[in-house]
Formats: sequence, structure tokens, C-alpha cells
Amino acid sequence: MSLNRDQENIIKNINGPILVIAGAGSGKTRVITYRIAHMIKEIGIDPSKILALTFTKKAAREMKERISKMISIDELEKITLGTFHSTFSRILRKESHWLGYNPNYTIYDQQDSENVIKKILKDINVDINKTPREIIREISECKNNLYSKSLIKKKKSDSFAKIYEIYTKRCFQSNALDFDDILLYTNHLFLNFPNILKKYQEKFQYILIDEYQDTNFAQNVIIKNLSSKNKNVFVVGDDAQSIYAFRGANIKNILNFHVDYSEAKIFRLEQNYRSTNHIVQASNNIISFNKNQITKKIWTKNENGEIIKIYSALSDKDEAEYIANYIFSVIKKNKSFQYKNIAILYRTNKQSYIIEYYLKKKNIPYKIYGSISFFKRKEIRHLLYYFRVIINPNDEESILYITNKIIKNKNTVKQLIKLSNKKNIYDVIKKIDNYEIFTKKTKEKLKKNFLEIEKFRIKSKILDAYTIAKHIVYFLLELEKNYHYTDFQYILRNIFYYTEEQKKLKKSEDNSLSGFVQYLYVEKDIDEFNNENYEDKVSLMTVHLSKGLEFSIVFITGLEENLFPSRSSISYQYKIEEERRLFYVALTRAQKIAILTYTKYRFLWGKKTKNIPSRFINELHKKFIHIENEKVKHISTLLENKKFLPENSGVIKKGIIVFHKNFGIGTVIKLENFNKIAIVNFMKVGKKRILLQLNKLIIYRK
DNA sequence: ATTCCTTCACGCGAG
DNA sequence: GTGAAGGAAT
Repeated sequence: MSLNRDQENIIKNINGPILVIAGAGSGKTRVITYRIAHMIKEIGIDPSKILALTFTKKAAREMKERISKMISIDELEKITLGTFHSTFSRILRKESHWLGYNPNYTIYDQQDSENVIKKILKDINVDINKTPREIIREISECKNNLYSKSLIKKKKSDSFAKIYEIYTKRCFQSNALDFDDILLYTNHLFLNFPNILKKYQEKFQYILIDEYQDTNFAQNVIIKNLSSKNKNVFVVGDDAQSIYAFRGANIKNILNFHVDYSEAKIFRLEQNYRSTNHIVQASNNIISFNKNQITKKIWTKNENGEIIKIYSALSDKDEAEYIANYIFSVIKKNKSFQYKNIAILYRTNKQSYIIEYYLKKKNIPYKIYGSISFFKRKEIRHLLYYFRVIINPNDEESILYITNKIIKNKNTVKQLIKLSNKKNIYDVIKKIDNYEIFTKKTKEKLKKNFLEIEKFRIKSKILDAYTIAKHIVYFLLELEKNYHYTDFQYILRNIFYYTEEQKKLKKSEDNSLSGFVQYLYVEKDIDEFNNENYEDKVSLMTVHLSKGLEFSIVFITGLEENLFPSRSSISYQYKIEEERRLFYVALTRAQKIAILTYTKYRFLWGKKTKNIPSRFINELHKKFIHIENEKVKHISTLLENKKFLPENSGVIKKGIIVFHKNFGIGTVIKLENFNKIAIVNFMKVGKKRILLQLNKLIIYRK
């Protein structure tokens, strides 16, 4: 397939700032990859001058793969291509001394950060009514928006500012950065050291950014600084697919692009090449419910295709079984059809379990994406903590975790934490004999462990990542009798691949354990280990992870109020809009067939919950959908040929049709108690008394 | 000092 | 359902 005129035009405009607003399936990645190839092949731009940034590891890998088909490996290796975090983490490792950090710094994940906050809350007496998780979130918000100290005090509170300050200090002591620090410190670096900024401005003369709608303020500032000299910034985005607001993504970056870059040229890509006309129209229909959007008309020359199927399942088991049966018969009917063209999407990772069970039952090969469960496994965590402390002896979280496993006594650990508030924990353990508070036995254990780690540290300087990792695994198996070698096989195999790959690329400096850990945390998508992507398997993943991908058949599961849209989004209009964009992303993954499922009952949090269908199902116009097994009248039947009023634009009166977030669609039968209570007959749940002061009823039709 | 047991809170997404 | 936390029992 060649490029269309619009795409061609975009590729040939090399200099100056460019914003491309690209709808789903309009060949966005194609434009970026062709452009990079064009820059190198036709214009003769030095690939080492090119910086290409993506948001997720998966997108980075995808882009790399696609470019590799157009240019030589040598040229590809010279391009700086990766996620924001990986790219700037690399830069920070090179330049860390400017900030007083060591290059072997640890990256704290959310769990680590939370533990640090917990310790702080115990250590100091602050008046703050927030959970560690909430605090971490707010710290993240401050960092992503580059709030100054005084602004933090103003926007949050004095006690919060104090916690923030101690948190920063502790991370510094541990020679650790959290993910947000990677952006924050890159900004510090560029702001406070003009020579460093200049160096990178000269290196990265051409900057390309995918999924620009997902960038946050801190990222935007980095890019503005980096590009201020050459002004060659090329960004591609779709506001309708902005789904990372929770980590600071800001659509304003797209809306204000022409303000940030005054000579910006703006292009639009609105032709969809991916999906059937039905799916394109249905997606347009869905997204039109969002008030906050750049209006665009996505269109396609593709055939109408099949109508969207909706399956109303009785339970999560029924839902999973339906999906498994459907896949089974599709493959059976059409022998040439492949598993890898099918995706099952869900809102939350935990929904995957039951689906897996039924796929296994039907012998359907599948692959689950999303590394969360892998990193949460305690033996893997334990191993990674050893890796980390060997690389960075100041990594307090690792030391405490490991110590916790060796010293089971909580009081002892508490004492250690107390000491760590004042002194570097590593030095405390090193000189443990000086501390009277511990018993002889405890001291012996601590000393022994300390020496083991020291030994590994020396070894790690000469051995490659795989060899040292094997040593540590054997050590761990000795230490914890309930661990099994098979628990570690997967990660060991991947360390082996990593080591081999580095040798092949002759990057022996990255061949170390430290190289691998960096790689694991910010570079490599753990899902892509083992080169399994060439295998013919059904893909299971969250909607978030599916962005940028496409499949012939897409199942969107769990379309229930409180799940998709998620429970915490329901009471906020702007959060609902983000959920709707998420649904839009899910729907636009489908090339040929989209199947939406929801359940009446689902096991969640150990309890059986009763659900009503997602509002997104109701929003789809009747002409796009076919409800497989539901007799209930669809809202679009009610609305046919009638004017649609999406907002609460009137008074609740007898006879009008309303929408309630929990009960769905219903008709107002009468009003009581001076119009404070409405008796509504809901289609799904029957008559209910609704207290109007507490419950919002959205008027669908007068 | 250590293990065992009950209770309680929590619950989304990614790097 | 899970993991953390704290109390009870050994």
C-alpha cells in the first residue's frame, strides 16, 4: 500500500514544527515510520540526529520493527528511539553526576514509593488525612506538572509539602528515582545546565513524537527546550484517544501546539484504512457524546461490514464461555483464519483470569499481555531486590525487603527502619556490631547476609548478567526452601536472551546486571520476551495496552456500569469522557468484527455483584448493533427520529425518559414530596424511588 | 522470638 | 480475593 496525498505531503515537510491530528486507523504510525525512512534515505539526514519518542514500550517496539523494514540495521541502531522514560533515563545515567546522583541509581516502582511514604508517615507526626497511595498520586501530579515548592504548598498543604520534601530526600539518600523523577530531573538538568541542554539540542535535531495527546506538562516542557534551537518537532496525536489523564496527560498540549510553536503547520488525517464502515460510524457515534473534543470526520472507503454484536451474559463465566465458543467456531468454520487476528480486551487486568480458564478448556492458544502479575510475584520481587541492592548498595527499599525476609521479627525491622531515618541503612548493617539494641543472633544473620551481598557485588563487576543472575537464583533457592527453580526459569531465560543480544550488538558495557535491570524497568516490554509475538495466539490485554494495535475480531468485555466505565469515574463528567475515549480506542481496534459483552452478575472483590449494561452500549445507535440475546428495548429504539438531549437540560416531569447511572433508562411515573422524589419505572430494575437531591437523572427525552 | 490467625482495607490504567 | 497489619498463641 502506498501513501495517500495527505500522508505524502506530511512526510515531505521536514523542517519546522508540525502537528498531525490523526484519527484512529488513519495510518499514523505509517506516517512516522515513512517519514523517518524518508529523512534518512532521501534527504540524507544523519540517523543519530533523530529522536523518536513513544509513550508505551509496546509502541516503541512496534515502531522499531516497522522502521527496520525500510532502513539498514546500522542506521536503525543510530536512531534514538524509545519511550520518554527510557530515553531520558539513559540521559540521566550519563549526566547524573550533575544532579548529585550516581549513574547506578535504582528506579522505584509504585510499591517502593508507597513503602517510603508509609515509613515517613510513621516516622513523623503530620496531620494528613490521606493514604500512602493518595499521597504518591499527588506527588506524581506535582512532578508531572513541575510544581514549584511554593506552588505545592499553595495547591496542597504544608504537611503534604513536608512529606514531599522528606520523600525526595529519602529517594536521594537511596540513590533512587521514581518514574516521575525521570522527567522531573531531566527538566532540572536542561534548565540548570545550559551546556548540557545545548549538547542534546545539537544531538537531537529532529524530534518525532507519537501519541502526543498522552504527553504531560513535564514531557512537553522537555520537548520545548530540546527543540527550541532547531524547531524540528513533529508530533502525531488524536485527542479522541487520550486515555492517560491519570498520569498527567494533557490534551492542552495538542490544543496549544500552535501557541507553543508559532510557525506550526497542522495537518489532518481523517481517512480510516483499518475498519469497516459500520465500525467507523459507530465509533464516530460514540465519541460524539463527548463535549470536550476536536471535531473531526473520520470516514472510510471500506465496505459496511458486519453489524456490531452484543452479547448479554448471565455471569462472567457465561461471558468467557461465549467468547471461547465463538473463537472455537470461527476458527473451525474458516480454516485460513488465525488466532493472532483475534483480541479480547478488558478494562482491568483481573478480568483475564476467568477468560483464560475457558480458553484453556477449549484448547485455544492465547497470550496475556501486561507484566503486572509477573512483577508482583513474590519470588520475582525478591530476586529483583537482590539485583537492585547489588547494583546500588544505597537502595533502601531493597535492603529492607531483603532484611525483612531474613529477620522475621518485626521489632527488629522496626528498629532498623528507625535507624534508617537518620543514617544510611547500608552503613548501619555494615557496622551492625556497634548497635547494642540487637541480639547476637540477629547481628550474625545480618552480617552474614551483608557479606553475601558484598560477594555478589564483586562478582557482578566481572560476570555478565546471566551468570551472576544464576548465582543469585541458586542462593535464593538455598535461602527460601519454598521457592522452586521453575519459578525463576522464565526470568533467567530472558536474562540469557538479553545477554546474548547485547553480545551480538557488541554492547558489552550493557551486558552487566545493571544493564539488565535498567532494561527490565524502562526499556523492554516484558511481553515481548521469548519472541512469542510470531506465534499464532489470541491476544488478551487491557484496553490501554491495545492502543495502536489492530485485530480482525475484537471482543470488548465487561461493558458494565462500574467496570467500564469504571466505578471511580462515574460521578465526574470529565472522567466519564476519558472512559468513553477508552471505549472508542477499544472499538477502533477492530478491523472487521466487534463483539461487545456484558454480564448481569460478576464475581468482583470476592462478592457477586449485579450489573447493568454500560452506558456506552446504550449510546451506540440501534442501526450499528445487534443484541444477541436480550429482549430489552434499546435506548436508540426509543430515541429514533427524536431529538437527542444529552445533558440535564430541563425539569424532571411526569412522562419523560431519564437515565440513572445505576439503574439505566426509565420513565418517570410521578413526582412526590414537592418534586423532591421521582418514582421511575426502569426498564431493567422496575420501579424505584429516586431522591432527586442525591441522584442525578439525565433527561434523555421529553 | 517466631509463627499463626484474624481482621481490615483495598480495588483502574503505564513507565 | 489478596496482602498487610496487628494480636494471640506457642
